[in-house]
Amino acid sequence: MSSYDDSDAFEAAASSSLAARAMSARTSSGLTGGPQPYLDGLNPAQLEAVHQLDGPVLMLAGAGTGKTRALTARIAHLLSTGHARPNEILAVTFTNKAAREMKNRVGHLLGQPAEGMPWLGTFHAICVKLLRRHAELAGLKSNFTILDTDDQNRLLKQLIIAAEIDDKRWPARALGSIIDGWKNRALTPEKVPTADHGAFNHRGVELYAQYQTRLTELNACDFGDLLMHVIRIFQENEDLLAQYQRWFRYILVDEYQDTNVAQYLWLRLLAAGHKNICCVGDDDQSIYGWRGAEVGNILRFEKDFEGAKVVRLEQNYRSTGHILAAASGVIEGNKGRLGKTLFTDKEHGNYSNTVGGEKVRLIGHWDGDEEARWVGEEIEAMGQGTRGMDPIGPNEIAILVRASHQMRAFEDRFLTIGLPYRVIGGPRFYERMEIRDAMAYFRVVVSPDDDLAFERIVNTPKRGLGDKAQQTIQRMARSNGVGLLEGARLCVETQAIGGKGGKELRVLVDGLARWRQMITGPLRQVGPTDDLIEEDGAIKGVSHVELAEIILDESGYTAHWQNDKTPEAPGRLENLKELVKALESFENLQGFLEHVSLIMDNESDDQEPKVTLMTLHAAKGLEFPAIFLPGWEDGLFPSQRSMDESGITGLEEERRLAYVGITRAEEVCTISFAGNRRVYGQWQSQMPSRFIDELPEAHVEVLTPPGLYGHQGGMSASASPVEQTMAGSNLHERAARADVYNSPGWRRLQANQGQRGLRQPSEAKTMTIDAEAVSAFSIGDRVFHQKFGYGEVMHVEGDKLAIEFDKAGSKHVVGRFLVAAGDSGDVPF
DNA sequence: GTGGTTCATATTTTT
DNA sequence: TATGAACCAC
Repeated sequence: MSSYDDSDAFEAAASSSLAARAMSARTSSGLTGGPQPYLDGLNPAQLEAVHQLDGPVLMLAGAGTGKTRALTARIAHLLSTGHARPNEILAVTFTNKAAREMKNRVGHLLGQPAEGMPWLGTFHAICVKLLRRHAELAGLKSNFTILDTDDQNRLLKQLIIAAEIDDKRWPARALGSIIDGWKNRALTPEKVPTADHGAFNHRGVELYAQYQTRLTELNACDFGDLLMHVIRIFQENEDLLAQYQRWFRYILVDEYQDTNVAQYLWLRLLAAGHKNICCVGDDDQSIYGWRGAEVGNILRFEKDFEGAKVVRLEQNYRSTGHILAAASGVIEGNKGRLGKTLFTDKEHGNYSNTVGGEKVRLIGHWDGDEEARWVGEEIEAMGQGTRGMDPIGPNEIAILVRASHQMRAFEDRFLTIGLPYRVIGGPRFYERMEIRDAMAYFRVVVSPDDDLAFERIVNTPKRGLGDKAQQTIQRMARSNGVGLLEGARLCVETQAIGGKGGKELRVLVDGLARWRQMITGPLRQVGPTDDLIEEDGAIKGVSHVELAEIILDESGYTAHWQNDKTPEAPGRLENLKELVKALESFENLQGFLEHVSLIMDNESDDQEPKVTLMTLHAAKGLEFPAIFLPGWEDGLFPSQRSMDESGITGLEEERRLAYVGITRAEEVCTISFAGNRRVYGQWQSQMPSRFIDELPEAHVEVLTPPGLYGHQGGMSASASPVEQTMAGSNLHERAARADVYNSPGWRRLQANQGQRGLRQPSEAKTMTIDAEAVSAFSIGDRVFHQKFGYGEVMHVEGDKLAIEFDKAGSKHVVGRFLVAAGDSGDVPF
């Protein structure tokens, strides 16, 4: 149990925030003479972060403490005081969304569009820019293509098969993630430590080396390479590095806790010149360890960058006191934190009149469906305004789950009750099949040597070019030392491929050549509105937008989907239209392809208020008035797999995830768990999450759902407050006793198990319902089910029973949900 | 090439 | 359970 003491926190909150206001008033009244509106309203810590321009600075910014605000103000300050020109600031983010937001906000602060900050972007975007300039130093041409995971896997698969490895037992995806892991640590094949040589059946390193060779041959690189190549170029070309070190006078890094080793090395190289590096982050929100992020980077900052100043942003502007206190209580369970104590002066919520806001609410349910149903009802109730709260609309509510499969129960439920919802995450626009196909066409047109793209489109739509024809093309290309497209052209010329396929291939090859001419001629397209006739009038040019349309039409790709009568086809055509529309904001196809390989976001702009459903990971950086955190059960959250794979480190990352989840809430935070959940089709009994026990009791209110478990006719008084009070001090027991474990069904189960000398409820670790518990039933038994009523057991198979119900007909039911019908006692369930 | 079948498999996800 | 990939038969 946490030792968090709220009275201290509130006192600290009150006094510091007063001081904050006083000081901010003083400081912002102009130190530097000129007007500095961008400093308005900053608190002392934020101001310090803005003013501490020289030398290394670590801005430790807790959840909701206005770090983006401080970061953008810092940039505005650098620019408006003349410390740096826009192109002398290197500002790095992880996502395009963050980069865009920063650009907008800086522009806003300065009262003018922040154009001319060429080095504000994601690690990857900036690396692409650097790599295009100096590609030859990495053995590439400057028009190299960037492979996505899909391309990467196909390439790896080819290599695996060529190495005569069974790609069933050793799948390409696995190799891909191993290689990614090495690249995250900036390890070239030669530098992979011997400890890792056993990877991928001892063939990993060898395949990694081959893969790199292939990439160079293809004039391509994957995401990891973008960083790695630039690091190597810098390491091997001191002059060039020195030039950039001089150039970037000030470096800013957002979400520093998410950096991996490669990114850290990259930053350290560039910062070694002026040493003006400002990293912003929160060690407590490091949740991407599994993809290479090193919390160590932020923990070590002061050692890595000598003379570093650490500025802590601790005033939280987002959440109410109870929510903050609950989050703090949980995160305190982690060792080796840099330590921050967040405080708030948000005494009243916008939606609740309670001082300090609503307590964090905790509730247990019988199973996952019950949980979803309750959340649905609660959301509807919130819309009406419940328990002294003002109404909270769907737009202000989010449900954050640990794993995306949890979303399903909610989607099902919300569809049933007609509650509008949106899912964040899932397949992104640029990952959809039709988009990737279309882009592959563009890629081949722009770079005829892009073999991977050619492979993708050569028989899409179907041109009668099956495996055999494609192998012929491969052979032709290889024996002539040319790319696949050129190989295909030779096949056409020499009639190596005849018949229908040959004809079609000729059309394709000719088409590609023609389309290519449309972009590589003497034309320059500036924008989609440009006239179609070139200045010399000789060649009719088309804008890249029109060219895209021409390519899709003439290749037969559009027709392919028009003729497709599957229900998805119209949607796909819609997406293609959107793709073409997206082209308009780029100058040309190349520019588009370049950005698209790095841009993966997909903001939909719908109007209707909807409840948001997403993973905890996706929620980082967001905030909502009301948050639901379902599925807090050991094994699900914290995830068993995390704990198995990474032990205590994994558990701590899960705990940070819990912290991130709670701190997304501004006003109301509701945590819930279910006593039973179906995992891979098997019903499992679940223990409440250990994180629930870490919530400080003083800030938690245990809810009891009214009459959910068939307490009809007052036959069972089991959910009575009496039992709640007699519960131990431990929160989950209280929540559990309030309903799940106290439901007649649970007690009956316990009773059944008790007779057999099985475990007691409090010791019940996650256990699969075993046949023994079920074997209470045999064929011919009369049983009762909560939903289906009375019936007769027709068949027993493991934990599954076939029941012929009197009213509901025959069903397959898990034994857990049945009670023997003749039994005396409670109404079942 | 398609369609049906079997089989394995099963967090978190950006670039 | 349920989804996707891969294989086989036509």
